[in-house]
Amino acid sequence: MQTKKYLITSALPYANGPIHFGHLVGAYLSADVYNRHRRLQGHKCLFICGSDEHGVAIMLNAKKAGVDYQEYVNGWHKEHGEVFKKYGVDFDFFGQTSADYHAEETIRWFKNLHEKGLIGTQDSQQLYCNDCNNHLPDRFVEGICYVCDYQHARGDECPQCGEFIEPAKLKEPVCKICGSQNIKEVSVTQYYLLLSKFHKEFREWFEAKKDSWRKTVWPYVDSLTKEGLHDRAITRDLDWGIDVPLPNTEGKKLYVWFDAPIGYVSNTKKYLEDTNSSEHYLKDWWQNEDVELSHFIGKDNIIFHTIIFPSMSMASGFAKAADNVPANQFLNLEGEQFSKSRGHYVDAIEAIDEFGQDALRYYLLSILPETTDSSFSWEQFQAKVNNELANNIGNFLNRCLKFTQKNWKEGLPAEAFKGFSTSEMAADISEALKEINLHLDQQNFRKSIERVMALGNKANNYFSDQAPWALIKEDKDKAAQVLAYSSAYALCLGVAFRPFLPQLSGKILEHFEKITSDEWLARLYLGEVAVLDQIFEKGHTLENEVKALVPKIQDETIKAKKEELQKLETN
RNA sequence: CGCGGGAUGGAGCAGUCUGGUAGCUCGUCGGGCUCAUAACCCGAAGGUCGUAGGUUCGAAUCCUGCUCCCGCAACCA
Repeated sequence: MQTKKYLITSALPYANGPIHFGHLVGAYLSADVYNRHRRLQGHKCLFICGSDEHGVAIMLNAKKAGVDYQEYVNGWHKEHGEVFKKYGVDFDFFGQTSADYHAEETIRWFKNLHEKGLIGTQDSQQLYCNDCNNHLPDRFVEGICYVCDYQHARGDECPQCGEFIEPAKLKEPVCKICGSQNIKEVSVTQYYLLLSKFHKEFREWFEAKKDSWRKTVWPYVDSLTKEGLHDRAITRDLDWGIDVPLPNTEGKKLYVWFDAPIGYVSNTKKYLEDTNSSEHYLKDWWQNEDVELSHFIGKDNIIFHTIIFPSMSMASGFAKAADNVPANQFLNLEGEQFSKSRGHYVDAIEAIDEFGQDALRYYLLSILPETTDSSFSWEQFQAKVNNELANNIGNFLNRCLKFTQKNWKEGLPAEAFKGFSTSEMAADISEALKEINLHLDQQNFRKSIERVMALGNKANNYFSDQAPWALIKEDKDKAAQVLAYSSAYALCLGVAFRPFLPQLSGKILEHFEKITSDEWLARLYLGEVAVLDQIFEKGHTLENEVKALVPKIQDETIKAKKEELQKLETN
């Protein structure tokens, strides 16, 4: 198999609050599965992420918390890192955009684009609060809508009539930062990314993606960019962020969305340096046309990852533009949007400490909002984990392994495994593994995990049909064969689960650890069932104690979770 | 007429591109089994595919109108 390179990024989490299931499902779990999958196929991968640590929202909350900006973002960076670790999201590198190495890289991009004439200045009127001395971004101003007279129209959009608001025209504007009405309009000069000059090049690249991108992504971006690209302001008057690297720009910082995606690149550089790699972050990765680049994001980030960052990349020549942007839709909680402020959320750390990685990864992956919004529900979580993971997969492994251990303490003889690798059943497993590979290659995660579960179902059926508990009374050799075949099946399941549920997979493969090698497992993953002959050449003995692999979730536990959620909401 | 996505048995989804009398997981009901985590296996009932119309021998699938839900670029994924 030809070895390729894959550069995989997950949206940089904003260092301004807890990570919840919606984030995990949107940009992290699927990326992690894809990364594991490509590595298992033998490819070279880099899985890059980091905290996004600039922007007004962070400044406000840091002030509210009474800590300095750096301390504030460091806190969230640390917590987010822990969440990812617990969920098994295994980045190669998880950096920070407040770090020097990142500022350095961002400045290179800015200067390059500036020299090429793709960054220019433009004057605009902006609101300024005289009391808290802040330039007010649109969303930080509220007032009376000049179209429908709604009292609480935001500076960007009126929630009542849907009109896109020009903030300077709002009647009786109020500063949402300090509540003051002492607001004046000032003229400010900002630097703009002149995307309008880049329309032709952008469309040439974009139109080639029509058939390969998700239908929730391509048509949307198409409708936004058909007519032309909008120039975007990329500087702000703030005291937190990366300084604009030009003379006479005191007090101006680069806009958070300009520097954030560059974080993928700067973090790659930092990672390669830290690991003393001989590879160059641009030549070997970001500029390398043989590298497949995928940005895993939620749908809210589509514009930045499909329009602005690819344009910046192509225009600067520092990076290739994305090959795919498998944006997910949103995940709701019990049918409604997650909202920390309304108490409608679930603490991701508490949840995983209570239910474990396998259960949560399985459920979240199975409801991945690939084509449409989906919803996390505690009852469905319990049902899916118990019925599909515990009763189906977990129980098959348990009954098969326990029965073997009880009746063949000395191990299953080599003869019992004879013929399996050429059996119809093995052909079926091989086909399933190949299909799983294909779905994952195409980043269809739900389909792929469904295929794994179907495989588990078949294993259970085989075991029941053969009824070895009856067979053993009449023909122990025949029963040995059934158990040998079932064991081989169990091993294949362990392999199939590797990218999805690394913990469960590890627990299964542990029972075969003495007779398998990484190379054989890798070949098996690709559907080469012939290696089973080598693996079971000398039969198989279960040495470790067999324990239930997937614990079931009790009704009372779910009831408690639902009550907990309701309590949070009423508070 | 701002834009994109969605609406399929009790629940959650697939099928829509490439039209041919609807599929999966769960739930429900009936039966079987006992190796196993009161797990497993078999069978049945239940939908005409948001709505109104059109094209066609034939539409969930193509076309048109309408309704409802989600999201929409500088806080929240």
